[in-house]
Amino acid sequence: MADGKQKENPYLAHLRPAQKDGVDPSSKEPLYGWIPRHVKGDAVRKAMNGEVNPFTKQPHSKQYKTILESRKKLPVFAQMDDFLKIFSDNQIIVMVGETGSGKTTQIPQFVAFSDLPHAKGKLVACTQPRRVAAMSVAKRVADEMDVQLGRQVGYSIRFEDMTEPGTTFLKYMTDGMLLREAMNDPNLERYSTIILDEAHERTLATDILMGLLKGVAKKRKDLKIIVMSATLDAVKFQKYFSIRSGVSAPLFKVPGRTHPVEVFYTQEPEPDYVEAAIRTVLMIHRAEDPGDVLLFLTGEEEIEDACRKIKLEADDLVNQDPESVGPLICIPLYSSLPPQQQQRIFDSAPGPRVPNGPPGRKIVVSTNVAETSLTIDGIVYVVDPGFSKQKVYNPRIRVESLLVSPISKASAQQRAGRAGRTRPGKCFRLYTEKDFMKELEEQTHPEILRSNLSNTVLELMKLGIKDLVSFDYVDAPAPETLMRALELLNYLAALDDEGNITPLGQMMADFPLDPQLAKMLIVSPEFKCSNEILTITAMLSVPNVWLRPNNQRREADAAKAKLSVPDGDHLTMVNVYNQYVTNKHDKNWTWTNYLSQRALQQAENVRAQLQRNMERFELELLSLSDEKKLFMNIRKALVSGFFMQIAHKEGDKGNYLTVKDNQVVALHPSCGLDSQPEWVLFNEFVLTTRPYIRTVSEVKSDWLIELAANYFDLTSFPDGETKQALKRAWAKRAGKDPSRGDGADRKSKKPKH
DNA sequence: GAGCACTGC
Repeated sequence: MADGKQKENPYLAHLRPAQKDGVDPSSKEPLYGWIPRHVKGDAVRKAMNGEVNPFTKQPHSKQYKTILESRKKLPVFAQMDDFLKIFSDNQIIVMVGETGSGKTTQIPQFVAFSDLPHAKGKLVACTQPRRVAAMSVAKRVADEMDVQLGRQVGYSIRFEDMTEPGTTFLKYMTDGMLLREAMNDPNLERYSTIILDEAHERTLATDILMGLLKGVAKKRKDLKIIVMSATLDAVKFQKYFSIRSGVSAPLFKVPGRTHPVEVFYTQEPEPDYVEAAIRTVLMIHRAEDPGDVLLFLTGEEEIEDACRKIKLEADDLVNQDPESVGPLICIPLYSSLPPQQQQRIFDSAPGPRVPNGPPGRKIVVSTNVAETSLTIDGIVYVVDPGFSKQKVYNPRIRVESLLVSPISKASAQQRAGRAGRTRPGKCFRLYTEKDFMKELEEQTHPEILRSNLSNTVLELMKLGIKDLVSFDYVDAPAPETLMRALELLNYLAALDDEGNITPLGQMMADFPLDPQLAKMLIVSPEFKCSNEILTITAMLSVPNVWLRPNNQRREADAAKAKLSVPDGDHLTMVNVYNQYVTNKHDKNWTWTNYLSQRALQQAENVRAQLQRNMERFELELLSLSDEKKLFMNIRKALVSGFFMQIAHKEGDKGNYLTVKDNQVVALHPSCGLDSQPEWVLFNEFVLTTRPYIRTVSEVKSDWLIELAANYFDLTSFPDGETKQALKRAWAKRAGKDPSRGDGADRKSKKPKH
């Protein structure tokens, strides 16, 4: 801050007459005379090797030199000249850099040296799909550039903006964060260069950003774009980002630095992949050289189960043959595991059990977290059964579900690569080579093809993209998916009948929420319960707060029963949250009540953020003192957001039929309702052993026709119990005074339609 | 009478 030279503009420095004291200005001004985007490698290396930090004008620290030496060994460093040339010559570049190339840390620095964003008051952004990556890479790069994190180099993620306006010129951020910024600044004017890292992961946010940036690049010739990806996708991105038809975007390629991994296949398909996986792990333990093992399975239960079995069998082996079989530890890994237990993957393998006996081995049994988010050093063997849980979306019944599905070739390659990070490794694929070649898809389907897009469509609308169908997607979603999203947004009155975004829709897009939740929150002051709805919204935006340890299920269920409100799970959420806040002084409270401290803390964060959003729109936080009225209004507010997620009881076997989609469902066993009401509102449809609805509250038919008259229009219903029940509700309403209800409800009575 | 692939705003 105290740096008076901060205001000096190196961009213009070369235009000034030589300094009076006669000293060569370049010794004090390492960037003297540099012309942005026409910088050569020699100059950059000279500046990097100099005594003075060109960006802070402070002498370099001792550790700077040490770090610089290690940077010089990265494959990407050797190609600095080529990179700077291609960067100077092109607006859009596709870059391929395999694991260990150093692209994520080095390329943004090269760009900073060439682009000199600080001279123009602009920033270089580098997006990451994950928060931790944005944070840790920013920290590393700040060290490499010898600056304090949050000054010249910073990061920006939800809940944490570690940047200093006016000072920060290199910013790592999550892709979702950049997309949020785009909604208020569709041309992303603050940035001179935008780097999309890990583009091959094809997150929803990255996909939308690619489409958006392609358009912005045409309008803003001064904006440079770099798309960094894994090899297999490069050609697709090059074609997509061709500025003139037929001319692909240039490719910049950097080799990786990993060790070879030998891949083995099974001769025949394995009928039971879990059993085969366990067998393979034990085979490795008995027969292979020392080195840790990573086994990929699909979910928590499968993983815990496999760990138990591996441990049992390994103990048997050791007991039978202690001379030749070493000890083994088996560590489960999945994201819902508390961080402390996740740390166990970094424990080292056990030593030999007897002096000079065989060394021990560490087995990590993991979900896909170990494929992208977490790297475990020391893995030499990978066991890949070829499956993972993947999200699939069925637009016909508007349901997202998780399905165990075969992985893609790209994913299999990524998994195999995990064996070669420290030394040459082996990967055992539990499927045949023929299946690998013929059956596996090249790439995992991008998220945009597997998701409910109501949120995305609203975001695009807010970005000013009206014609969703002809938007330039890298991969266009199914028209039916877009139709479903438009339909929902129209029912919620976020879009008018012409498909234009309404003022309500604009407001909804500003909330980091699904449209239903945003709508419910925005209208909640009309129901005088915005305080409680804010809490519910926050609780619905974080992972499940209820813990249910395997060996204490009864105790956990009893604790939950004590906190439950019979009118519905949503009211229970309010109760739990309020109790959590009241009992904050008591460190053991969450523990003794079998609640997740982490999730509740997260809910508190989200609630605070949403409250700030509400304040911006002057939405008041209201509550009613009459509990009965409050409980009713909360559920009415729920209906105004979730009227498309209603189920009607059919018969007396506890079956429900979802409205319009006509799915036979049951209340989820975790549901806290003390009866089976005729009408229920649900937040989630889950398909497990059978179709369930989860997070459920009782609602009344009068509220449905009051608050969502269009949706519950009788003519749109087939004959059946649901229609009969609605008919009665309509008749009752017609018989009543038509001046309809109290003032609070009137505004949201009709979806503006 | 069940489960929670993984992210992100």
